[in-house]
Amino acid sequence: MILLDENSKYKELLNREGIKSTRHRNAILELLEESEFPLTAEQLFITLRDKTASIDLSTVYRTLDTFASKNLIVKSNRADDGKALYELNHNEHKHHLLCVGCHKLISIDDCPIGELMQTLKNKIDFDITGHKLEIYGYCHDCKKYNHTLSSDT
Amino acid sequence: MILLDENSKYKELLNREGIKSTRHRNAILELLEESEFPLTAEQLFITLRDKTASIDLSTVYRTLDTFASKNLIVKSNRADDGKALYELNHNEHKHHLLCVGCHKLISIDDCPIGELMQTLKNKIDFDITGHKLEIYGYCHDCKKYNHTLSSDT
DNA sequence: AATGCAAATGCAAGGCAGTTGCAAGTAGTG
DNA sequence: CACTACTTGCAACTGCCTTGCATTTGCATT
Ligand SMILES: [Mn+2]
Ligand SMILES: [Mn+2]
Ligand SMILES: [Zn+2]
Ligand SMILES: [Zn+2]
Repeated sequence: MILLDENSKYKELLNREGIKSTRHRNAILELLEESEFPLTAEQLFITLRDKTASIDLSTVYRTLDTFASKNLIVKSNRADDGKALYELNHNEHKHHLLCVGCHKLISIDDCPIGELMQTLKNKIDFDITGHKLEIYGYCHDCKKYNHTLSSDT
Repeated sequence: MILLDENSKYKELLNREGIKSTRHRNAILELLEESEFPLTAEQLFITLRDKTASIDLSTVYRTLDTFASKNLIVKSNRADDGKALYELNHNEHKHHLLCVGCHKLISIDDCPIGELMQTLKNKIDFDITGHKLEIYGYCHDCKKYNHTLSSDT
């Protein structure tokens, strides 16, 4: 066999979780793996529809629910409009810049407040186990169209 | 006049914002002021319906939108289910320690990352307008009962 | 390779939070 | 009190997501 079966790239992973390896599930895992930021169900749906595999939106949601229940992916809700976002569970700690203009998510390379948390730990009577930091603003593209904004430190 | 007009408690505030003082608007402001945590539109709706003033849910949403556009209140989205939450805008920038043991909220006096945001502003091609920081952990009381926990920097 | 069955999928309908058009009601102005 | 623009109730509607059901497919077993 010369041709590697693209559809089975995640077969072992899926079977290990006790679920079947299918064209759609492999495709969705691949898209999530390629993406550097969380995606909405609709983004996945549109990409898959335009790509090769015609898929139903309900299948996308069901697949994402299944993956989330197996902890293969992490589901969250966009802070500004509450839409559901899905990303591969890399078990890593990340932060993003969220553009309130176009909803673009831009990754921050490393945690800007990691050491701050460390020093804080020694100052307060509170056993810090984690944190969540979201930074809002306007991305490069949206900056120019933005005139009025309320400020917030 | 012995009876103070309850419905006009916020009349000046509302007129100052260029909008009319109505029974519903006063009632919603009052509920938000009494609450120590953000409320959903439905919570407001139910409380008002059961209280005195029969109100339509669309009026609740429209009122909240109006208030938010005047910056009288702050709209956010619940992290777990994405539902919209509304709270009075106290115009203070705050952060909290959230105890994952007992769900207690402990205020942090000043923003631990204010200056960090400033320096970040000059480093990246992104127009920062705000941020949200939540710190998780175990409070003084819950510390002692805490054995297993997943770590997160 | 053929069989059998549970799991996965497409399709269409439904559910729920939130929005909108429009007619009727009301606050504020004078 | 009258005028007008804003506000509200009502009902229909949208968008995101879920669910029921008939059909298809992965995969284990023959
Ligand atoms: Mn961090
Ligand atoms: Mn801050
Ligand atoms: Zn943008
Ligand atoms: Zn506690």
